[in-house]
Amino acid sequence: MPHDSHSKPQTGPALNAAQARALGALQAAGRPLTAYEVLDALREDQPRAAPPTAYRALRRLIDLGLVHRLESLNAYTPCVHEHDAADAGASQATLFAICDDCGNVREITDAPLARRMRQLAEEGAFTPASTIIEMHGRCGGCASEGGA
Amino acid sequence: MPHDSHSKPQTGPALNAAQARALGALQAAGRPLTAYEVLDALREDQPRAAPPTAYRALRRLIDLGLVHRLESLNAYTPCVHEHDAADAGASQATLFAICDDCGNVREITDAPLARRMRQLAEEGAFTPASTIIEMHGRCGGCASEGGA
DNA sequence: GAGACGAATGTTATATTGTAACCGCTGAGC
DNA sequence: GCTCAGCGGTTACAATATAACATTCGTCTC
Repeated sequence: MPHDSHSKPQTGPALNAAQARALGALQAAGRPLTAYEVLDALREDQPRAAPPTAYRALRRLIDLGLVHRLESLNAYTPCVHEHDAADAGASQATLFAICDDCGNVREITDAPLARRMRQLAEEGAFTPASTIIEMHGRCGGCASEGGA
Repeated sequence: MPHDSHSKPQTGPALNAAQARALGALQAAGRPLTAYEVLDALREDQPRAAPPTAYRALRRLIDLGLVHRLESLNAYTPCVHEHDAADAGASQATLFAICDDCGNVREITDAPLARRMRQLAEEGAFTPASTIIEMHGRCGGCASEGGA
């Protein structure tokens, strides 16, 4: 069974088997996954899959705006907002709040923040293509639990 | 020669030979250096130096607030502002504008940006410990040169 | 339908980045 | 002098990522 072309038409752009599997794994995990964790998920379908298969699927998902890469973790997380990847630099500024205790990641988009970033870029004659904002710290849940 | 305590008294805290050499290499480079490029610089003094020597020196310099790590490049750049590392999460928000054409990096600190980040964290009951803001794109110089 | 061609994917191998764990020196305190 | 703690050196390896080549598949042409 090489591939079935009628599997997931509703998502929008067609994803191949590896891409769909990778996205599913990321959505199911509830936490960021490394490329090699995604690879492990792909191997449930294709036991011989190798790293480039995972990296190519992830790149495609990122290009489609369905997944983000967290640079400070070398990990990947599904995007909870719908937006075009083409917007990444200009109008979007997505902030990730990463709890170093529980690993939870919150994705936040904020217009005033994006506006200020654009303004700073403009003042510096800089044309942004993509922006990374990652905050590490402690989420509310972990702060109230482990007071120490 | 374990360490000479009279090498650079004006910088503040004492740096050992490897740390001073690493910082010098970063300042001289004019662009971010990878850990292994810093290691090459260290080897001019200590030809047998191994990766942990470079990583330890870099970590120390980061802890002292003298160097930043650029997560999106896996590279390191000297800090042009004087500030305590302890501030990193709370009052400081340092933005790096990275030109993908020429590799130049500009370090920008901006109070309104930092304020908005703090506010967003607070609204989400999140306690930030450190924040990464990296903008990729094209600097003014490169935009005016290579119009294409 | 056979063959040529290009795009996508599979596969192998290796490059790059980073760290665990142990060793040995040096210097402080006794 | 002896012990011990801490730092830095060293070895070995783990984790992350990509280059380069082989194969497959679909499509176009004739």
